[in-house]
Amino acid sequence: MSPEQPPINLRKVPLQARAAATVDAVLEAAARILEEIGVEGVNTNLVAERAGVSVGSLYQYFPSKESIFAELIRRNRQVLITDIEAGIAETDAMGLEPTIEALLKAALRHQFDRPKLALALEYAEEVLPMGSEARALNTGFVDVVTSLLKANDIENPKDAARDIVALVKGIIDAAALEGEQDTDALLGRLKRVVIGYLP
Amino acid sequence: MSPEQPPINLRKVPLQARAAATVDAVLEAAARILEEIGVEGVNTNLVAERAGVSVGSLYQYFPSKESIFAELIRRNRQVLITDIEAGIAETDAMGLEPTIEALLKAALRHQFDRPKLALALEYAEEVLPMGSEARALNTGFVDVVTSLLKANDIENPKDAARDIVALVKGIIDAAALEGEQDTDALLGRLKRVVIGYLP
Amino acid sequence: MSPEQPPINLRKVPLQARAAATVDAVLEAAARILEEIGVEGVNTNLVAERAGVSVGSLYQYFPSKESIFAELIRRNRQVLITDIEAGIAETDAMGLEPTIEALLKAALRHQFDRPKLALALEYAEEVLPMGSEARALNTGFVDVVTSLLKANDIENPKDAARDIVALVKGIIDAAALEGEQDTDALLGRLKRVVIGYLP
Amino acid sequence: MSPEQPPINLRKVPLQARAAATVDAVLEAAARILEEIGVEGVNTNLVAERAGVSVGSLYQYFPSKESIFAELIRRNRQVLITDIEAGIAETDAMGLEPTIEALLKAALRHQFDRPKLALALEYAEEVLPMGSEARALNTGFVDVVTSLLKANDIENPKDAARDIVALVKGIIDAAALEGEQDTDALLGRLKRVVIGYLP
DNA sequence: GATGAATGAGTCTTCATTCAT
DNA sequence: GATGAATGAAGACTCATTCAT
Repeated sequence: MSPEQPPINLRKVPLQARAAATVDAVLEAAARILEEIGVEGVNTNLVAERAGVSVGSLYQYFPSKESIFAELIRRNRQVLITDIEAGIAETDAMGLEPTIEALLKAALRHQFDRPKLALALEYAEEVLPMGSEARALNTGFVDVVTSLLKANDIENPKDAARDIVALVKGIIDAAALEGEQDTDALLGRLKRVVIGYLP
Repeated sequence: MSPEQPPINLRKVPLQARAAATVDAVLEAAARILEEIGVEGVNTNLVAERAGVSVGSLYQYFPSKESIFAELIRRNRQVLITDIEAGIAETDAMGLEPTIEALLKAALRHQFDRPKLALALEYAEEVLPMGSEARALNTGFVDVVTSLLKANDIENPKDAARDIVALVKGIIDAAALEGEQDTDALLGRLKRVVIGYLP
Repeated sequence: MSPEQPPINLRKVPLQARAAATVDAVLEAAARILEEIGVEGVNTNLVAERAGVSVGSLYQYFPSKESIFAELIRRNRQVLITDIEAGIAETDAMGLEPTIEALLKAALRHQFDRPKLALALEYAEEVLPMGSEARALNTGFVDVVTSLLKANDIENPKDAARDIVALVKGIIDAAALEGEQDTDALLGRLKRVVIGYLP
Repeated sequence: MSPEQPPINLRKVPLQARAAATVDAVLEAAARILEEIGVEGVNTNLVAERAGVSVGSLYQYFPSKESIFAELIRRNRQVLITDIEAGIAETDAMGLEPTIEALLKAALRHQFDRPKLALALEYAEEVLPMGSEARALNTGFVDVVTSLLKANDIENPKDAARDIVALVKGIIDAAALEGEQDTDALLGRLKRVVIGYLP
């Protein structure tokens, strides 16, 4: 999952520092608009303006509006995936429960870092007509859990993984939406459901 | 919850049969587009065309594009709520578990009737800036569960209800999205998680 | 000017009492909207609704939206013309000044009766593409003054009449627009200008 | 009155020459349509087409149809105001009559330059719901006359100014509408009325 | 490379008018 | 005759994308 595929959504790999700065500025601007107004509020002109960049420059690096969302989603996911993989590595030999806890912690960190952005990106993923890449990444997350379950001889690991990812996402999203602050309590409840789900 | 509130989203209450037919045609057309293309694909001209109706007629009953979504959500929710209330009534004296099962069955029926529509409407709800009414109904669903839990002396019923609603929604959505067909197995898993969540 | 030409703008001469009532209701509704919202706010559906009549009925008597304005203007003008002619008749033998005073009084009465309506109708006349009839009536007003001036041996009576009508209208409109209440003072000033204009 | 206020009606200040050309083209196109068809005939698509520009470009600089009118009025008024101020300055020490004559000449020049446009803009001003700026300029014109009268110890200068502005406008408009060509004669009559109005 | 002006297809919405009941 | 549902042309405005400078 992690090896360096060239980012196929970017028009060109930003070689120079200035170019990378432009790309970052665009993405950050888009992220902020996503948080403030939502998916409907994102338009390339506004993004460019907020990024302090001309539309022309924006299109130098992003071939389409969708590609901005795609890259945002990709980077966002990458952070989570890396975090999760680190968690799994650390708890490797400690059995299922600690690993699950590490996983849940990573998910919580991720969602509560920029909750509105996380949510908006989820909607973006669903609503926007995006290429196969994004979906691939999405599945990839379930895959991590699947192999974890397999390694622990859980039966029907695929469905179980899908269920678990879905329910964790559901609970965290709902909690974030309502502004829940106590992530420790939330973690406790999540652990209970997930452990309870497994036989 | 169920008595005849006037449909505040409609511009005028359709008096004649022809008018009611127009309203229904518009809603069904919108639903189909939602299923086929998604929220972004819905535009008033297309809806009118598919409904076999002129744009003018559409706007005679729906003051805005959003109001179409709102009414769709309204009706969709009404069906679910009614179904759920019936399930609760039927299992009234039978304890928590049968009631939960009835509830889950209703939710499954609802989601698997027109899965794509159900999902699309959920996104629509989130993305669209809709009035308080829709939200009220939304909360109302959590409320039903909350009082159910309260009646069974579950502690912290509000958070628990929110979690349960969220996780059930999450699992069902994910399953529906991937085309899972075996709703009995799904129901089994759902029962296990929900019962497991409660002490 | 006054003999009973059939009102060529009306689709049919309202023979029955009910028909006349409908016509009146439509005109009054249009007048009120004109006062409240202005020319841009008048639309046939709204007029019909306010008149307590169906659009269909409205079109039974008025072949077009413009015809409503036309009839409104025509009736409004008729009142003024009648009033003016009465004033001229009364002051017939008394010389120019009393006649002018009578004329000015009529104009003031007319404008201050329903000032917003009077103004709105003036704009309507200008802005809307109306037939020759309305213009004819318009000119007719200048004609009355022209013959008055001619009868009093004023030289260049046509230009003078046009100037006088224009300046009186200008002053009264401006005063009405600013909500001037003291019509006596206004009359005094008007008399001074008009008399001053004549040699 | 005259220093460089930023043109608050424009969406953005045209930076490049091309942009300024677009703005001018749009305004000139709107002016011509106003002359040919009138206020009702102005629609953004037509304006853009006649300006040889895309609708998008039009909206790049004008946030709304109304803003086109507003800017047209603005510029039109600016010319008149400047002309009037020059006239007042030139006749400063020469007493009331020459100043009035200068004022009237400016008004005539202004109205007879593009008579239909001048008239159409007046209607536009009345019919359109425009911001305070336009009104301010409008009042400003009466103000110039007011202070002129005050400086010459005319009593009740405010009402007098309003009357004079109104009557001059009325006469000039009517004359222009009927295609009067002899502006010298018109000037003569105007002088007579205005001087006659003052004690 | 960068800029930002320009483009125009695409959307929402209104409203004068017609017509089936 | 009356009703009000239906029509659809027309008009305001947006925004992804291109291209001259």
